[in-house]
Amino acid sequence: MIQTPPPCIPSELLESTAFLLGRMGIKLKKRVMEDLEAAGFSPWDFGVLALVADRACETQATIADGLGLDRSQLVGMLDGLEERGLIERKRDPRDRRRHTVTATGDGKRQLSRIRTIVKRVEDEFLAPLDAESREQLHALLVQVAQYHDPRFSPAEQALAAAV
Amino acid sequence: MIQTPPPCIPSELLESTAFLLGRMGIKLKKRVMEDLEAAGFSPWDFGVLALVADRACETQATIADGLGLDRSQLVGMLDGLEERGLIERKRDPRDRRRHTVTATGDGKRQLSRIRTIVKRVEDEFLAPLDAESREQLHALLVQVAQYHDPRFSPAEQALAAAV
DNA sequence: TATTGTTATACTCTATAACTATA
DNA sequence: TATAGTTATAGAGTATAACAATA
Repeated sequence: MIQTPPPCIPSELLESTAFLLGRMGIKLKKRVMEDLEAAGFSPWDFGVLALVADRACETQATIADGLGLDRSQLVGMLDGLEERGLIERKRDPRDRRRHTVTATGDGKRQLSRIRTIVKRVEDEFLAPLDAESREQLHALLVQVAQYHDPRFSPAEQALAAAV
Repeated sequence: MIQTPPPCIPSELLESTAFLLGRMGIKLKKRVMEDLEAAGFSPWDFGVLALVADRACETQATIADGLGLDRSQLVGMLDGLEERGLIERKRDPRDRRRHTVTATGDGKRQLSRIRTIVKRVEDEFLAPLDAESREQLHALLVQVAQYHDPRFSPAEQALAAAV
């Protein structure tokens, strides 16, 4: 057997924050999704349930826009959540084109299960960082997120700005 | 027209480092890929060229393992790079099953073009962070990456460990 | 028999456009 | 005419298994 160098990442990529951020983000998302799917959830259940449980009177358009996915994509996800009894779709009587989406009691319960799973995966993933480092990381990510996307600004702020 | 709340992300997701890291990582990767494709490169060209230019005598297996992709996936990418004259495949005379992959002169030149593009996108993406914050972010990501994956440890370390 | 590179296949995710019913 | 939701379709990306050449 002929020796080859051990597989490793070129130093150039290690020095690229872009490369690392992309890699780690995708890896973490993959882990979260694996654990959620193992528990019977689909990838977007967290986002949709969190959004619907958080705010009353969502329409499918605002949910899709809020999460940054296509309206046509959302349909299938809501179908799944509705079949499992986690959300309800009702026609908006004021505008019969619209569907008002709300979380059921069981939907809220399952959301809290999802929360636990995501938190656990996050803890495992960020294991090498102490509490202070984690807060640092979180704060940096929030800064970047808010810079690029107004949706990442807290709701109160957005509402205040709208007034 | 009936008012609906402005689209925004539920506070629960904003507070989740996992959610933010996943989102930002994917968004950044998407931007890098868009700019690379606009310049005529395919998504994995950066990783492959950086790996091949960095180290001599790579085989397809070590490239795939190093970048964490499947060997069958790598074939098409190398085909593309070879057609464009950026890499060369040669049979390893010591083990004729193996292909030794090297970067051509033009491959190295194009790699430096890619570097510039990635750096520019990264700068734009991390615009809200000052130099110190960027270093912090980078250091935190390195810590996490190395914790999960030995490939992210610098080559010298890996070689030293192998001795 | 095991390994390297290759090909073929299928499956998921996503992006796009068309369709309906309401406005 | 424009909008909300839906459906259908096509494409990229990825994962898996089978294959030929070589060890």
